[in-house]
Amino acid sequence: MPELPEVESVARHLQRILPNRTIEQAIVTRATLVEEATPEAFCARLQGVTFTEIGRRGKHLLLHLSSNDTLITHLRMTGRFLYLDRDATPLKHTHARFFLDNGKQLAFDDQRHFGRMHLVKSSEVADTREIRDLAPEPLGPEFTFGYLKQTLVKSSRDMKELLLDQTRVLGLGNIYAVEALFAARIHPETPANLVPGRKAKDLYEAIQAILEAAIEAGSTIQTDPEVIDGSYFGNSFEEALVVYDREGEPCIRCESPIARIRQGQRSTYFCPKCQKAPKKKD
DNA sequence: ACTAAAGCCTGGCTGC
DNA sequence: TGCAGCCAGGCTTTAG
Repeated sequence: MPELPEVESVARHLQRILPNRTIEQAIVTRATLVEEATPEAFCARLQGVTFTEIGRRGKHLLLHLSSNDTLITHLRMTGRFLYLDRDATPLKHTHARFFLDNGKQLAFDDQRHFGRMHLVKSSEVADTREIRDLAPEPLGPEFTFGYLKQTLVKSSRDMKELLLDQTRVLGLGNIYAVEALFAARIHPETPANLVPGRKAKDLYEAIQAILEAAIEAGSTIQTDPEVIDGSYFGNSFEEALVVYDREGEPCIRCESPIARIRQGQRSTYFCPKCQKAPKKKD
């Protein structure tokens, strides 16, 4: 389930192999992958085009092309790129293949069909629906403590839900949102505008530290060169997570059992002792 | 302008 | 052993 660090890892990997590679032929075998365009029009627009640079905005990959188009790709839950020999057989859930001019193919594989590709003019990327409303990059200069504090003050939503809103705080998914709240000792159901300034500061620092550590881990741990999904190959990434998916296990700080609740339609993990409940509502 | 919730998807797991 | 049903969750859409 790629969050910002995993997408960054994928972007860096693609940046090493794609620039100056030309697409000789593109094939899309699942129409919903490319949304508004027909697969035929989409593939025709990619034919003979060369990759220039690979970027990222939030969890979106930006594959810039010599045609002054940009292929915006979101991996969602299970999307991944595969870098295979030209004649490799497509896997069960491979929905697009780009045959390159070096005897290789870049395949897009997505078990759960949530991933999306959107081909737009590069000059219009910032105005697209998926990019337009995103919050500042969490590791960039615009994501200041002042920005986060103002964002919290303006919302009455539960902290956990606010952290998942990409238009407010960018880059966190369910895993890192839960980890950041644990690090800052904030109960996930605390209304955002009731988080005290000192804890907001802790959260601000935790968000950046967690994302930076995850990106660092992704850049040093060995990956499968054929599978570009941001996950780690031969290593257990889960070991770095201290609360996520650890219901019933002892808190690393106080040894109280980690609790699990539902927020939205997804699981939230936290320590009921370290992360004090907000002043009651209902 | 804001928040809440359903829906999209497949496969792994649980419990009967 | 088989199978129904739950669960995973990023994001869009719809409703309030």
